[in-house]
Amino acid sequence: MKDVAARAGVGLKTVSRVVNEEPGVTPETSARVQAAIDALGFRRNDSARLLRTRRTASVGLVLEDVADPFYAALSRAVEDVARAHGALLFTGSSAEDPRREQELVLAFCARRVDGLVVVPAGDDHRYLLPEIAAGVATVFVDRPAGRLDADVVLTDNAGGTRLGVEHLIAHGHRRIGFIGDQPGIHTAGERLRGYRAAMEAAGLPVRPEWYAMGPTTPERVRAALDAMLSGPEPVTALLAGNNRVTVTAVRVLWNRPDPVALVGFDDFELADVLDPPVTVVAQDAPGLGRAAAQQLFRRLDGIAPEEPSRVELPVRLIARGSGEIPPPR
Amino acid sequence: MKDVAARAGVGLKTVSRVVNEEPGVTPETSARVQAAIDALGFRRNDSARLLRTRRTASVGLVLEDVADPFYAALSRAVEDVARAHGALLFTGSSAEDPRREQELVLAFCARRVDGLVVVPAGDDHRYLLPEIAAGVATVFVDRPAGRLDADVVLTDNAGGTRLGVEHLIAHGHRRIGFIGDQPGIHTAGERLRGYRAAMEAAGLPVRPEWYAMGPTTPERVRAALDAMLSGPEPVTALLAGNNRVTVTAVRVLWNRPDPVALVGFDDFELADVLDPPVTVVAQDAPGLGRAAAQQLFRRLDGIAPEEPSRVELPVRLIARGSGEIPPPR
DNA sequence: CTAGAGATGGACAACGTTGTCAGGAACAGG
DNA sequence: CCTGTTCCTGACAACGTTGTCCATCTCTAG
Repeated sequence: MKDVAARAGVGLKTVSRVVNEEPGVTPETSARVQAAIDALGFRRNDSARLLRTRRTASVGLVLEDVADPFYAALSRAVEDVARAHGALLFTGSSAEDPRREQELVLAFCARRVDGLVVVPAGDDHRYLLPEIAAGVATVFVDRPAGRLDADVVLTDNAGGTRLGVEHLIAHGHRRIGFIGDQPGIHTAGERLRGYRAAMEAAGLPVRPEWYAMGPTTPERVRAALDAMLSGPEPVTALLAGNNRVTVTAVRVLWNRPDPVALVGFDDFELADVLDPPVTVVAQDAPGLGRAAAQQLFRRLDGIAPEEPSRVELPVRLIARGSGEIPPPR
Repeated sequence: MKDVAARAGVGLKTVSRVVNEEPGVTPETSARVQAAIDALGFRRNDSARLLRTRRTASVGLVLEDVADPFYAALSRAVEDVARAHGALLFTGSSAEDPRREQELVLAFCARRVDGLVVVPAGDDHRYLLPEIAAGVATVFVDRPAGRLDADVVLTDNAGGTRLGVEHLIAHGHRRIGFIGDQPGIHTAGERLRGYRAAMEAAGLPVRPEWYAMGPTTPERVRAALDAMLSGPEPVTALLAGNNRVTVTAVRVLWNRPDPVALVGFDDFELADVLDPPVTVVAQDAPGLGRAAAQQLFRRLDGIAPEEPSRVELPVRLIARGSGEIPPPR
């Protein structure tokens, strides 16, 4: 910029004015400066600019894994909102590791991002208190923060499993199984809660081998399925607590002679091409990302109420076939 | 930092030394500074730091759409390599729009990212010349840059379709169709080239209605399929040029009485759960991202040869059933 | 002709760091 | 006691911008 000023024979500030299209520069001066800019291939250094203005026009997004289709969709929605507000996006995957999440978040904060959208991994986010106090707007998404009162955008997880169970009950099932993720994960706990609530509300018992919570590796899911299908009171329908469970369940149920009804939590591509097509409780991943990012920018623009907001997005049941299989006999 | 220095009763530079763990500070001084840092909740401002050191420890990633599983996987691989090198990642989706790509790239450059990994959208990337001259390391991935000689990491697209066609020929097919994306997209052109080459090498003709290039919307794919299946010499096998084509093809072929062999380009989740399971030519998305990011950091570390490198990653044919269907009779 | 207003331009400090360099204390050797 | 060496420490400039403020110039009106 110094060089441009020298070449155009004007002051530093005048160049700044031209670059920022501020008023108060005659067309001739402006043209001379433009020429110098082009000749020297000058590009404003936004880092320096942002150091001065104290707004970085960037937000950080921390989620579990960008490669996961659900988070990928969420991520894209956040990006679109950020772009609409002229902000760039830092992205990082925590891999469900609280330490890594904290590293990423603090690295973003050290870069002085204007705000953060976080899919929390751990259960204690008090480490963020100083940052929030320092003015970093923070919105949690998909799961609430631990020990911290902050904006959060969630899926109605309990309502989702309730919906799924009710759907199965409506199709005649009374022995319904549930396989969910590790209970430490908030969404998993909520989904289990919804399952229990729906069963209880219908006056149905829940036998201990009918539900299993834990890492959703294929082996474990297989084992849990075997257990609930082989006992004295085998389930006639399964509610799969997440995508990975659904996929494994499809693989296992595929090879069984007697059909078992299946409702999956979270939609996935090709669910309608399988045989039978898979009925799911669909979350709105882009909706989550959009809502979170919008809340973030509301905060940044100072047009959000002081107290933290909590939004729960509704789910949608998509009946495709697998959830409408009646119980045997 | 000024405040910390004042509170600890030391100079600015001493605080800087403590924060950066530089040698030459007595333990007592260091402890006093640490205490002040903790008391004030000080965090170094990396933006300022980077302005001074002229290394931003961040790289920009521009791709077509983070929500696409292929790019999501690629993105994650780039992120992992960046993290290993202590760099943060800016991400942006071009949505296949050259103007948007340029906007993103230039925004990243204005932030003075150390380097760029780009899935190019347009066909002219000379706008990057000044940036590259200014020292921004740039690696293109998935497609080469237009009118610009730069590092690039590609899938062996032509080899991939050749492999697919050869596989179908080996299973007795002689009338093989191909549906690909818009010919302007480099990967699409290469895949078409491989298809033609393999047919020619086998001494097989290619009738005009046997291949179609264009936007891969379900309607267009359906129409193309109809055309190649209903003519006087209908194809007995299809090579699908990308994921979207494969999915639509599965839906269409699903409902036909006479089986048509199918090989898809690019693997996808649940390909093995479909009936029949889908044979694919699998690309290595994480491999692309990893190779590109590694090349980027080799450049940044100055341990890459001057001239641009070009890497083509091999594909893998995964036979699952749909590609082994023999031709009728 | 002059005062005042409005337009235009530039000098300078500041943003929060780090690199350079020089000053001062402590210590050892003569 | 002096000198040289080593180790710590801090003052200062610099990175590339923008905000503030003041100087100058050109009008217009009285």
